[in-house]
Amino acid sequence: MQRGSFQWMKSLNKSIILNKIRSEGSISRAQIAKETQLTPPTVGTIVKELLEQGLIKESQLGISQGGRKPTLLVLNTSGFHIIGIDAGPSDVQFVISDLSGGKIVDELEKPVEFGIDEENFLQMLVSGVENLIHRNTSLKFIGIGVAMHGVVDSEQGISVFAPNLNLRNMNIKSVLETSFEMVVKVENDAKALALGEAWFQNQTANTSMIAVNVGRGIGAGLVINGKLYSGEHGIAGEVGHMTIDIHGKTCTCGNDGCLQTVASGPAIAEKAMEMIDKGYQTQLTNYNGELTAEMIYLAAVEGDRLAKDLLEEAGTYLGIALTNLIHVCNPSTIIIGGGVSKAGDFILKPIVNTIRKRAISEKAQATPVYVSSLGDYGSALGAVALILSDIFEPMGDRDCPI
Amino acid sequence: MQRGSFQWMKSLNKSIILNKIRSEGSISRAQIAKETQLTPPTVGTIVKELLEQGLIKESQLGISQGGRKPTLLVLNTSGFHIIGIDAGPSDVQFVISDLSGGKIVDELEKPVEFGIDEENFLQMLVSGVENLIHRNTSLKFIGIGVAMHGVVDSEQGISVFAPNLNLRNMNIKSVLETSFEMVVKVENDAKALALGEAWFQNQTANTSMIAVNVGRGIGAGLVINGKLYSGEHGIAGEVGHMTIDIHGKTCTCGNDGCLQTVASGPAIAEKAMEMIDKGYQTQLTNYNGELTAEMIYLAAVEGDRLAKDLLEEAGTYLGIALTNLIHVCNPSTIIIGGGVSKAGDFILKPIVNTIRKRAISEKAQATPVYVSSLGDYGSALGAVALILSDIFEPMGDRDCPI
DNA sequence: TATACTTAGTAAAGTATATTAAGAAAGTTG
DNA sequence: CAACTTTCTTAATATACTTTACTAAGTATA
Repeated sequence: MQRGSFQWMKSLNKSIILNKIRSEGSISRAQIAKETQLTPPTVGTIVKELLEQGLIKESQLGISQGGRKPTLLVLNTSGFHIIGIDAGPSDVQFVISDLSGGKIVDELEKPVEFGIDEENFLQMLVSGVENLIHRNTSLKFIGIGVAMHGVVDSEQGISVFAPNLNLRNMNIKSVLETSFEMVVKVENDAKALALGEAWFQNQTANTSMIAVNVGRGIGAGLVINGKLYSGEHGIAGEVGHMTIDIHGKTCTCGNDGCLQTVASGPAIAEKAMEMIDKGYQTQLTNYNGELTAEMIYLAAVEGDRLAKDLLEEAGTYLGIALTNLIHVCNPSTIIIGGGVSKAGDFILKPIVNTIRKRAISEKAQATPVYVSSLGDYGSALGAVALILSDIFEPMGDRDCPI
Repeated sequence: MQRGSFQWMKSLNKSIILNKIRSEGSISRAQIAKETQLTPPTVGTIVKELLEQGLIKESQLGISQGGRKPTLLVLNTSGFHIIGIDAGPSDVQFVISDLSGGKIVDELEKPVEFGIDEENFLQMLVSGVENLIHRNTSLKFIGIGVAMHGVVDSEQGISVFAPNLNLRNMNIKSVLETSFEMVVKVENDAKALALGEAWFQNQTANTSMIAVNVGRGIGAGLVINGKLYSGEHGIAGEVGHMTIDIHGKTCTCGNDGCLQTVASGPAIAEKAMEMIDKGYQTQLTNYNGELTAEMIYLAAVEGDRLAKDLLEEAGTYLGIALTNLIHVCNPSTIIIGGGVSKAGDFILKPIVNTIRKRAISEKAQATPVYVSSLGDYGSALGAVALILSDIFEPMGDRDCPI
């Protein structure tokens, strides 16, 4: 365990103050002292250091409470920037975010050629980051966060296995760190999404929430007490393979009745094709080639009965799985992200209704479920949050990247 | 968040040293300094205080490493004692444990009369503790831990609802604290069991493990990074109502296919009666009145085919549910406790086999599953652990109960 | 045995950092 | 404009870790 030392005590207080400024938006030294139990002189000296580091700045004067006007402190959001990478199966999104995460300064998207090998994939990541940096030479960068699909060893920063690309054991952290000499964090995309949601939305740090990424697969990230929870071997959150119907369809993993066999994008599309083959009337009938979940959503918008029913069914299954999650983890909030979440209310309503019906306590039934508000930037901003959460964490014995 | 202060720094280091002594059994000052990164003088002064408080004591000299022999420090296990209460639906167990939790100094069991009301229940708890204290006047007690079945508000120390006794909103903490003037902690029994297992077995504090209590109901306690995790409303761990077969039997909660409908003690007994009614040959046939899971276990020991099959089936269902838990939480260890766990290998083997077969990664498949080694004292010692984990935690601004 | 070397533990001085006390700055209010 | 508030800073103080130096108690070797 981390021992208590002067250094550590100071870094802890520094982080408390920095987080206070971040979560409040703007706040005076005096107010920080009141709310954090720290004394005014302590706050003063630490604030001075943060100003010198350029992490915060003084903004205008606040309104007087009957005496001298307080000098409000705010995050110096444009003082440093972070690169976030969302490495999906078909394309890679690069973004530059400011310190608040609220402003995306620049972005870049690169397609991933099918059949790409490990070396070229890594090279593509490097050149993408190079591009962005060269386009924004005036900015100071403090780190690169990577949200990678598939199995990730986040401690080592290695992409262990990316199933859709069939790539294995890519040491992303090492490659980017040697190329750019800044902090690099790599995490599974669903986990990054979860952290991003916890970080950017739910400002209160001590929350426990779950973000579920519903796309080709179904993965979840657990944020417990404000921190990403990975489990013993880093595989916590594999909800796609949660059994909810032991007599159900066989999954790619070999088991029967995994959530993924009934609620993932491909599963919805497959079910649609089955129904069409059975002769159901629907405007989806004349699909050519592969039918996708997105096409089904579009049909639902246009009022297609089958499409709406299919989404409702998938939502109900998701609701059952989420109720299981609530019973096990009892999170304060659940966020739905990923491709299927674009179906909006078509999928959200049955989810919520199912939870209302099945959860065993009133409070559990009322667990709020939202669609991710970060939209297409969800995982990329989650990657940014990997770096941010590190900066805003007590440094302890680590050396500060700034 | 807890601010960094001198007091806090010291209490943190004190707790680090105390835990080191506990987890190592016996260790010298010099060795503590090496392993904790603290300097020898710091260790020296803090050890002095711990000796004065009576929490630790010097034992014999260790073997020389080429110089002066080290003085070994050990926990002063008999210096203080803790009262643990396991309040089950049919009886209440009171124990006195020493500081190590390894020695039960005295114990007492009281039956719970059916139809007892709130006031009498609380009075019974008080008189039980009084009895134990009066029988052991020479001991110094530092706290009372209560493992209560049913829904518990552990922050307030209130038994919100005890279904089997139909008791509501009993403020156990308040009553015991005013009667005995010591720290009182109240927690759900499955959660207490989990903490006890983590505390007494798996010495390493940073572990994440799950203890599942399989009895009349099925509940679990999650220990994450050495701490009990309760979730947003304190209902985390309600695995009994995890849906694993959406087309299964209807549960008391109103949903279909809860784990509890196939793997709890009553569920196993009910299934046995069904099979008997269908005419299956078994030595269980001539049961009179109520058939219980325990009778089925005894029949299995004697080789009864049906009994063995029923336990195997329940184990398989439990295995599926535990695999779900592994996929979500990825714990380092799973512990099975409660009445059904007494069926030993009859239930453990199918559980382990199912996990081996269904989990999606090799490491997950290898998740160790044990039957609780604390036996009948599981929940009572878990209650003791509620107090112990508090003592061994950094005190921060709290005042030390010693 | 005597000397040199190790390791364990302690005492004294030094240092980092929070806290207390006091003061300066910049307001508001009557 | 005097008196009072509130904000922030400066100077002195207190706490608890660290560094340095030393004592205690052993082992190894000549």
